[in-house]
Amino acid sequence: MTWEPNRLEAERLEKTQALETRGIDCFPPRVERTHTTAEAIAAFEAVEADSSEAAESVEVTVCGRIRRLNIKGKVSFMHIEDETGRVQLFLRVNEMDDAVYDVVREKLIEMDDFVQATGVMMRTQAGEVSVRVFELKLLAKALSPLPVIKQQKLDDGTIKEYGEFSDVESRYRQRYADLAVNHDTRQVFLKRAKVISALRTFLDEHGFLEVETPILQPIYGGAAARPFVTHHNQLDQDLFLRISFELYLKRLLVGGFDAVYEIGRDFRNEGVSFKHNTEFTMLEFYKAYIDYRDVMALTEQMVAFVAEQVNGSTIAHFRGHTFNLAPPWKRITMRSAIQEATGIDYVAYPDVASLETAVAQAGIEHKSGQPWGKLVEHLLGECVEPTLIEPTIIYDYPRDISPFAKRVDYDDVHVERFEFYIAGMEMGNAFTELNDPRDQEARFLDMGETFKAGDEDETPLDEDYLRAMRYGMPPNGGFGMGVDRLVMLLTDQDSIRDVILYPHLRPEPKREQASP
RNA sequence: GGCUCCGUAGCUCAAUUGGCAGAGCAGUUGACUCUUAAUCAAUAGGUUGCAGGUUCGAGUCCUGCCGGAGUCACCA
Repeated sequence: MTWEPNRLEAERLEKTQALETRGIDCFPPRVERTHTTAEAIAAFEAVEADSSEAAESVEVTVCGRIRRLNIKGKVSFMHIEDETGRVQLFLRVNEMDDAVYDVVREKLIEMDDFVQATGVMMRTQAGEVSVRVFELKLLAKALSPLPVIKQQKLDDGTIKEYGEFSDVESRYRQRYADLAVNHDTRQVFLKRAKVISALRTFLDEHGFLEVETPILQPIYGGAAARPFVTHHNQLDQDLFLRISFELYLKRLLVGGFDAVYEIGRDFRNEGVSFKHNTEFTMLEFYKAYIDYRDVMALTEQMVAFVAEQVNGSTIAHFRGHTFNLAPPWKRITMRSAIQEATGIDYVAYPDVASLETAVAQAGIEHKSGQPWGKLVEHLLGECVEPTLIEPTIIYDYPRDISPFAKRVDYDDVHVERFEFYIAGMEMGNAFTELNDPRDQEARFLDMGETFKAGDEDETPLDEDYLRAMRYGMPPNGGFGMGVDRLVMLLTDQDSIRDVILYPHLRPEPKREQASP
């Protein structure tokens, strides 16, 4: 064992051994539980409301972690906590086995240990519903103490906390301790689960089929991002961790599934930020016989539905902004949005050189030498995106950076694509999907021209995808959204790391050992 | 990857111009048969992230490294 106990841990180890010397199993295999803490309290209150006579007739066995301990000599109180909440245990020396009470009084059973308590429900003189304990059993010893946080329940029912476990690095590296101690952290991840559940409910009810596609892919695609590379030993095959689901999902439309979705993990070998994690949860759906205007409507309904399910309201708060997710959202073309913000009508500058000149004249910083569409997108990101607080759909994107979207009728510049923004953050991306295999092949080849091999945004040509499309792909609308970002919005968390249980971090530095 | 800031006891934080490393919580010992941030008394606890350097003297100043945060670059 490489564990080097600190002072507090050494004391707990000694206590563990002392308990074992007394024949007490500190990690017994068997547990009995008749009530959660919430059920025990509810059962008592139901009986109490009926008749105060029978109040002490509710017998319970509850289990949980000791989160508060007050040994007052011959009587002791503790709060134990399970997932449903806390309940107070009331222990009195004459009401239980002396040997067991001694173990409590000597603090061999202590804060953070798991225990099982059997007794009857009662109300203390101070009025708190409690278990009058006759039997107490240690369920699991905590060899390391959790960070100390004390709670005070105020008269209005709110809980005030004293002390904190707030060091972000420690909270991320030891999420278990964060969850065990910080009530708010647990709430965030409960809501995250509700978000994902609500997304599934919405899509299932709208006739979508949930599917799973490969995470390890021989050819990556569907997005402009750098992939992770790995290797299959037996097959001697290089594989990529997927950067999107797009191409695999659309193949299923060829196969006859008319509406599919997947919620899963994407991996992008890029920088991290408050809204980028190395691996993140993506939702993509594709539906036959609809176009991007239908997808816009679905998007609005879906996001509003999730907000209602999770928060009971379409009003949300994020980074000091308040906004309403209820439809309809503002919709504006990319061309108009950029023109309003910068005065530049990029259509009037159909080549990179003239557009760069116009951008420079407007005094907007930019990197030269990038493709025309990237420069247009840069204008959006710099001048428009931060102002989009209320949910906003920006639609009709440049063709040369959108290899999977169908072009707008009688328009050589734009494709039927939209992105939606909330609170200044890009949330998702959707289009009327390209289904002409000849056009798709040309787009792949164009992308090969626009981005040379080895470029970060290289989009490899996927022959099998073209083969699938040649069998005939129904016209369809597709959608992708960063689920983590939606969770950020609905829980008002500033960083994506606060909505991912185990965010990606560098390896923990090992403490140097003094060499002998 | 660039720049800025941060790293002190288990947790949260102090430490004046470079001058004896400190507090609260929890821990340990004791008192207490209805407490609830329990209280009271006593007590212990440190590789100041790591490695060097400057100095009579470094938590403090300098260099490098490790880790984190922010920001820029990058990022559908």
